[in-house]
Amino acid sequence: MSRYKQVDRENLINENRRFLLNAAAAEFASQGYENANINSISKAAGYAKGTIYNYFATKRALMLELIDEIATGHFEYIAEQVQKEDDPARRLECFIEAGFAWVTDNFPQAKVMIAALNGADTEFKNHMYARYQPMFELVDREILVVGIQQGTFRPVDPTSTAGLLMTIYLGTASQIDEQGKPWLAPAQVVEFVLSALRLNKSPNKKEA
Amino acid sequence: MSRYKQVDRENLINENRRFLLNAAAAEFASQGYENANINSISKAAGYAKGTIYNYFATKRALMLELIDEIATGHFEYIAEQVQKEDDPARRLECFIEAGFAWVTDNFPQAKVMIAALNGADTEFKNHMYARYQPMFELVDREILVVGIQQGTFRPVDPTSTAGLLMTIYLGTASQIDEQGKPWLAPAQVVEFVLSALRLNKSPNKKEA
Amino acid sequence: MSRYKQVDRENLINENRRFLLNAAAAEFASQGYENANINSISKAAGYAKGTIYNYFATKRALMLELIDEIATGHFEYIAEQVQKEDDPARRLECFIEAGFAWVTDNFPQAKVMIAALNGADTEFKNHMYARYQPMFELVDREILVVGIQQGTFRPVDPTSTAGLLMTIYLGTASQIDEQGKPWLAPAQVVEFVLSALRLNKSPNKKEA
Amino acid sequence: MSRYKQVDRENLINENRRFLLNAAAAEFASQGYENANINSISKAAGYAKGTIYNYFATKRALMLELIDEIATGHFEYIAEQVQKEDDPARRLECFIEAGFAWVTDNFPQAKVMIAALNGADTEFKNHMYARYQPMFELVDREILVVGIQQGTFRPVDPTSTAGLLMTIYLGTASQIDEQGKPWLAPAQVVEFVLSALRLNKSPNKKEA
DNA sequence: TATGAATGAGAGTTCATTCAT
DNA sequence: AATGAATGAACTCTCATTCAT
Repeated sequence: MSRYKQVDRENLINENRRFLLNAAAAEFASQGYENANINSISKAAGYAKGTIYNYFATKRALMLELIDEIATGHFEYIAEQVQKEDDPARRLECFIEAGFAWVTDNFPQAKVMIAALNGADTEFKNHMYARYQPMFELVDREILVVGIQQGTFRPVDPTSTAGLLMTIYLGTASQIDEQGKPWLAPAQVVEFVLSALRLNKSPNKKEA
Repeated sequence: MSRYKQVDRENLINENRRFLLNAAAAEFASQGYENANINSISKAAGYAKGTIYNYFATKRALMLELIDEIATGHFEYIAEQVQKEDDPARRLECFIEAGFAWVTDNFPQAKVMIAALNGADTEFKNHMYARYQPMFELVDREILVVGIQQGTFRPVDPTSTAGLLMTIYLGTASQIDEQGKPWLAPAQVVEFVLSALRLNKSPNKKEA
Repeated sequence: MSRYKQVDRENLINENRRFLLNAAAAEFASQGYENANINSISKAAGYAKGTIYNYFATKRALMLELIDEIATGHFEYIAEQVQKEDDPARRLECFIEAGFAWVTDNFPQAKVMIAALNGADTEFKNHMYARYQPMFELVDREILVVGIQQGTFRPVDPTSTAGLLMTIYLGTASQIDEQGKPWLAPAQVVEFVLSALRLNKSPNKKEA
Repeated sequence: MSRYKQVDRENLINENRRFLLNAAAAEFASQGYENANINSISKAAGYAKGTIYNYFATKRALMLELIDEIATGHFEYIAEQVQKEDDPARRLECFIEAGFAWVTDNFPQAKVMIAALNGADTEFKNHMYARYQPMFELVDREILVVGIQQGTFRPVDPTSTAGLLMTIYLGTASQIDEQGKPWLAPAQVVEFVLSALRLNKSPNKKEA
């Protein structure tokens, strides 16, 4: 029974962390890390201001853990979708569509990620890059390398092209107007990158 | 003669503004806007801490004026290069190459721009967008529309594609490693976007 | 028991506010509002400099709350004394004597009040007037109107005369030399205003 | 001729001082001494910000000279009016009426005086008192002592009563609503103080 | 004498963090 | 684990004053 209690307590604590991380994502997204108020985060999660320090040592630590959570969740969501497909072109399509969907569904997290990747704080940027490594590798190895081997894609350099595709994905998915709608539809982006990568683009063979 | 003196004084003041804006760009780039210390900027430009307030009303006003200066300089540099060419594909190539060159030559300014475009501060973001409008329109009207009319490019939607190209340019040009080298060469980016936009690949053998 | 603790904590906080307001009164009285140093007030009350902001949002808010407290305490003290008497002339005497006593016993508060009523800051002045309204009305309705009805006082306009009496009271009670002694004894002031208001001088021999 | 030039220059300088003192009165009246901006004063007088230091050593010195000018002008205006009359009661009436007129005609100066007399800055307060000594003495010796000797006034202590009358005058004349109208008419004040001071107030003789 | 750019002390205010309860 | 009062470093901004022109 004490075992159960132990488990319950851990679950509760993890749930509290989740609350706090969500509140942090919202605050960091709307205010930026520097202007984010750690008391507001605690309050938004339903706690008094000191409580957050029972879960995270410092504001920076909170941000770094949030980065971990964002990157993990983002990657798992996309990888799951991508791996449903076999064809590299379909995988690429899937990658972008799932990516746009994730941004839509996790908008504060996406804003935090984008800001960290493009901001001046190198610790955050490096942490973000490190945690996004699996996603780079997914694009590199599971999409581009396979597609090139199968002759679906032109023989581009997969590593740098993976970076390019990530840049395109993140850049386009995060361009959102005031109402939260992206400026570009995922289909447009898919069409653009497939046009750029497809080996046989001669129109005579395309529809044939 | 007092007339000359008047002019001299104005020149001096404008030069001082330039110093201060450069110091601000360096500080904002390395520290981020929020962490930038406005007294340090004044000191870095060779003045006492209060002096900067003789030139800029507030820290925000300084940032907004810096945005103006960055966007203007960036656009003028690129537009000049682009307009040397007539062929739309060459113009696009030129745009990206000049763009990478500008980022290399104006690295602090580029970092400030990227951070503002991707950060949480909507006033900065909107101001940046507004000031970059001419560059969007350059890509839209002077490159894409012309290229589509001439049959060089596929009939894409020029406006949204201009946004996509700007995103690709800014995203790739600003991905810089610790030594300041971009992860992607401009030529790679050029090749990628031309592949995506070219009507048919057979004329690729144009040089043949 | 947690209930008691709650109450204790609230009492403690209210006591701290009281400390801070007293420290503020002393500082505002000796330095004037503008020269008063809000960090010094915190220190004078035994706190670190930031602590005062846990109690008052801004320096102005502190001043406005101090005005409230001063006006309330001042009025309650005087009203209590005045209402012990029935005869309007005795009430007027009481008003002035209690008024002088209050100034003596609450000298910093009195100086703050006088400075605010006569200074350039219209927000403070208006707030002070608004909070002193009950005292004006006390003089008007409970002293002058009654005295005129009973034939003790000449039929003056009670409202403007109430203002005149308040002016005389505040002006004379606050004229204090370096040692804190008023230039005029309250008895002199009483005699002056009663002479001005009494209907006829023959009943002066009332004690006879 | 150099003599004339010398005189002209002195006149010009004195005129400039006058401009600056008027601008200072307006600024001190509306902002208070502490919030007054010395650059604004210079600008309001038609000069650049540094110029005022050619006329006044410091902001404090400017204020002290302004106090001198105010007190002198105020006294001369009132003394001139008062000395037109012989009868002490008429003189007192004259004093108050001229006093109200002066406040109306010199409102910024009056506000500066009132604020200085009631503010925390003891140097200003003492300077003001010292410069107003002639006016106290006018009331004391030329009005009260004479009136008591002639049997017009009750045998009050002339010195303290002079202070009381000054307090009443300054207090009532400076109570001005938003439109600049005093709350009390001078006639009311005259009637009040004459009632308080007149020897023979028995109503049977009054109208007789 | 007039100018206004430069100076720098000093103010109010914020807020991450601590810690006794 | 939760609370929230206390802390004090650090920041932006003001402005009286100086001084070279």
